[in-house]
Amino acid sequence: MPAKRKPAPATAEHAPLQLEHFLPYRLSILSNTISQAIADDYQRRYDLSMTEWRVMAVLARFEGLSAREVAERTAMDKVAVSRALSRLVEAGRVNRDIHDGDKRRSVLGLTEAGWAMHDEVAPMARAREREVLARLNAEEQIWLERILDKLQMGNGERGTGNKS
Amino acid sequence: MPAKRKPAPATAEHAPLQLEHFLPYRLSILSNTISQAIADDYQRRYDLSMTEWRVMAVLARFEGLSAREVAERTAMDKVAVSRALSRLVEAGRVNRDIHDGDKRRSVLGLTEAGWAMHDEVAPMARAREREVLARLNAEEQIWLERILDKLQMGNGERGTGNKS
DNA sequence: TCGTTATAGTTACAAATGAAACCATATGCA
DNA sequence: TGCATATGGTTTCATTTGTAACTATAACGA
Repeated sequence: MPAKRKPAPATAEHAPLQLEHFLPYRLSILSNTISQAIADDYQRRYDLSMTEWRVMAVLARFEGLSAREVAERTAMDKVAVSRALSRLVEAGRVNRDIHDGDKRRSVLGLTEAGWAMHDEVAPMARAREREVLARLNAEEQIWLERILDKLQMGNGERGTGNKS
Repeated sequence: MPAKRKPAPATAEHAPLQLEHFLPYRLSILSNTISQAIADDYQRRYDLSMTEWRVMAVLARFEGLSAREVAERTAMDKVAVSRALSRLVEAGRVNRDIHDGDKRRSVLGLTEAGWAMHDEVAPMARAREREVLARLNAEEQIWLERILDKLQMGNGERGTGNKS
């Protein structure tokens, strides 16, 4: 724990930020802590990165997406998706076909092995989420939902690059 | 916008995650979007990275910290702090002395130039925060505060590595 | 006082990430 | 048709980041 220390005297005239009350900073810490905790559950054990897991998660929900569609749904950029996919295909967790009638597009889906892994990791992720939400009571959970919805609305334009 | 597409039929038996309702994922997107928006304000203009800005922010509030104390207060690891500091010292924004009585420790503070930059960037950051909070009404803001406090409490152990 | 262990900070190397250039196929339009 | 432009996806290269090893100083105990 940081030793207590008085703010510098210069403080008054310079109005420095108080990071511990600064929303963007707090969100960042919180988000990274949670995402990291989840990732720790599978990173070493399955040799699976966060981006790879996200790709698998969307492919579990939507069969036959193209790489671009995966990118949209994961808010990752296409290069990151391409890299994740080549590792996943390599590892036999995802299979990649070519779209009939548009040879540029890939048609992606989980393999048997991919599904098996998914079915182990998804419950762990959900368990972690429950653990976090358990810190809130029912009323707070409802407000959180609502607040996230509203905060997210303002972000129409850009929503790229992230972890979990 | 992603084309609508029905979830794969396999869905029912495999219970895939719905990322768009998955708290860790939503937090991650939100946090990154906000942090990135702030960073865009100063990255190019001042040639200042997010980590560098965070270091400057704590040094603005607490004169004379050591590198380790900066690391604690920014939730960054010591290597990241070390790198940020060498750039900042190089650029003449931070000065680094040696602690009397412990030659290992550095004693850090903003230079004149550092203060000048701080006094330009801090208001921009605050303005962005206000912009985000403006999407919520007063009641929601109070709940958000309270919810963040409670969520953060569970995170005693680990709180490292992040952005903004 | 010496030897062991801990701490502050930096350096070196590997892995992850981002930006731009790049191929291949498709589309639009003269 | 045929050329210009757009799109899906991969590759390349530079930068960033994480991890481990390292140096220097300090603290502790015999």
